Amino acid sequence: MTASSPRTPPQALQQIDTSSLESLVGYNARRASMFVVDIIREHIASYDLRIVDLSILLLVAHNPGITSRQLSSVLDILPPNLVGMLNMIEKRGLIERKPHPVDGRAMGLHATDSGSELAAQTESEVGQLEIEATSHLTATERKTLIRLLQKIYRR
Amino acid sequence: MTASSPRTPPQALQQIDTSSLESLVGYNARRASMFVVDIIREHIASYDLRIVDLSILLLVAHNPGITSRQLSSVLDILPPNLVGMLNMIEKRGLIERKPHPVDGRAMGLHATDSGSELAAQTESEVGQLEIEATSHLTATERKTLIRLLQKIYRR
DNA sequence: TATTGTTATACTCTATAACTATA
DNA sequence: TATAGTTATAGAGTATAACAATA
Repeated sequence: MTASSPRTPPQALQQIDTSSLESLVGYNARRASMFVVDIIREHIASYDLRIVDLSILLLVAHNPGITSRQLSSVLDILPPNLVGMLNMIEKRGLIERKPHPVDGRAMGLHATDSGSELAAQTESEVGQLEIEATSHLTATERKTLIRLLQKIYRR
Repeated sequence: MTASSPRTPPQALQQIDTSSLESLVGYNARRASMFVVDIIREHIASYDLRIVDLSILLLVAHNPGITSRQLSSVLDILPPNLVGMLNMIEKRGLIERKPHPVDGRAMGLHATDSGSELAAQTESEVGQLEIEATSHLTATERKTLIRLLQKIYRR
């Protein structure tokens, strides 16, 4: 329903009652995720990476040999839509496809040295950005928040 | 990066290390919002409403006379993309555009009786669905969660 | 017979430019 | 000169169908 940052121009808007939305977990979680993710999106754009690219890069770096099918499942991206992304990331020399050791249909994905380096750097920077973006929270609150969020979607 | 429910088919996937994503507030907030919102999306599809349509309907019902520009700002939807949505909702007889009392350029949006009725019903049902979708949380935890999320995005 | 990866393609969502009527 | 609402259109993201190769 919504999107990124530099969108709606300023205006004098009087009080709008948004309580019917703000009482919902789904709405608040979405707003909060957008707030944080937009900051990260803007930062990693300097590496010519999108959120989805970074997610793929991190998962491949931490899971050498992961298959396209597994990425598809974890990130909830349809296999056909993953192909172009992987091609691009491979063409940039960040990952490479190697034959899967036991399954002849599958390809194992591996980060290159360059890809591992970029993954480590961005992971660190993103972690720092997250702390700053959630600076209104104490470390304890941040841990509590993540725990409660995971109680919702982890089954 | 992701989307709705009936997406990726099942598979036997061994252990994937997702800790680099699961330590991030943005990632967890996104996953949790998707978990809850997808349930709501599926339910309100029976009223032929999308999440964005319901958001508009609720805001109009609770803010008689709200302008398109204000909706655009609150929901972070670009004005051109709002036009078609409002046309559709108006065509269904749920809202109507009336001349703005003081600003000749603007139109005030008002829920019809039918629209108010649908807003009240869906708001109630969505509230119940949210409770069920977050049933792993106590009422206190749910309140805490919303408070922490709002500390992030409210400025 | 089912699954992995892929191509082609349709569909939906989001963004930009430009116009009008009014402030 | 700026803003509200609108049109037209471009671009990005997400979806389905179908195929070859392998399990």
